[in-house]
Amino acid sequence: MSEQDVTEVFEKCLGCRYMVALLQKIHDGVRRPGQLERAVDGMTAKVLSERLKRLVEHGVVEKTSYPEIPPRVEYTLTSFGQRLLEIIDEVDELHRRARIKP
Amino acid sequence: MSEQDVTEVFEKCLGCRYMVALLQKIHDGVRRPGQLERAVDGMTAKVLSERLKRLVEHGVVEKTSYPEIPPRVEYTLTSFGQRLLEIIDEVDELHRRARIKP
DNA sequence: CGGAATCCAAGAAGATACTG
DNA sequence: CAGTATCTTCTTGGATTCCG
Repeated sequence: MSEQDVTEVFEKCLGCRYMVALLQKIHDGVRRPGQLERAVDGMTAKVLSERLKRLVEHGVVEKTSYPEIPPRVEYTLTSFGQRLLEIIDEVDELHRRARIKP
Repeated sequence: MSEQDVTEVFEKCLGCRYMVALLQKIHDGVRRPGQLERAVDGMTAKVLSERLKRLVEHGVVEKTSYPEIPPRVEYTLTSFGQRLLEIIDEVDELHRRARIKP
């Protein structure tokens, strides 16, 4: 893992394209890169692996490699990642309310 | 205000450079553009006004103009913005813990 | 002072090809 | 299947200038 302050988390792990959708899919149980690529609309394999790598570096997701042929890899949320997802939902809720009853 | 889903909030109001620092300064009571420009290290006036405009559009901050000479303007957090700040602090806390005791 | 417009440099993302 | 590397394109941010 890495880093100093929250800013990093928002800028690198939440604020870039596809990230929220990607995290939601992982949270929903989609664990393998191939599936994630198909699950997140518009995201290419290249961008996906950049995102996953970054999420691992920041301690948001965890990677497990199975030494098989063909290779199999799975990504799951860490406990920090899970809390992050709860917070995303919370912001979603707040934002929704703010739009309706401002 | 505007927008569809949370993704927008993270991408446009939290995930870009200076945003978290800017919001924290506003939360700390720095309300005028000139002061904010000086308070947030490295941020230029141009970027500042882009950010403020965006925050207003997304209902995170509120703008008040006083018709004086010279003109005076103030920005404050909306209730949604205040909740957002609390959430930023929460993520800060979580992230800090995750680094120490993973 | 606050803010918009312009121009330019730096970074993010799309498309493809290639390795283990 | 997963992941890296390269190349091109688009978006973001930095520096400067002008207007109300």
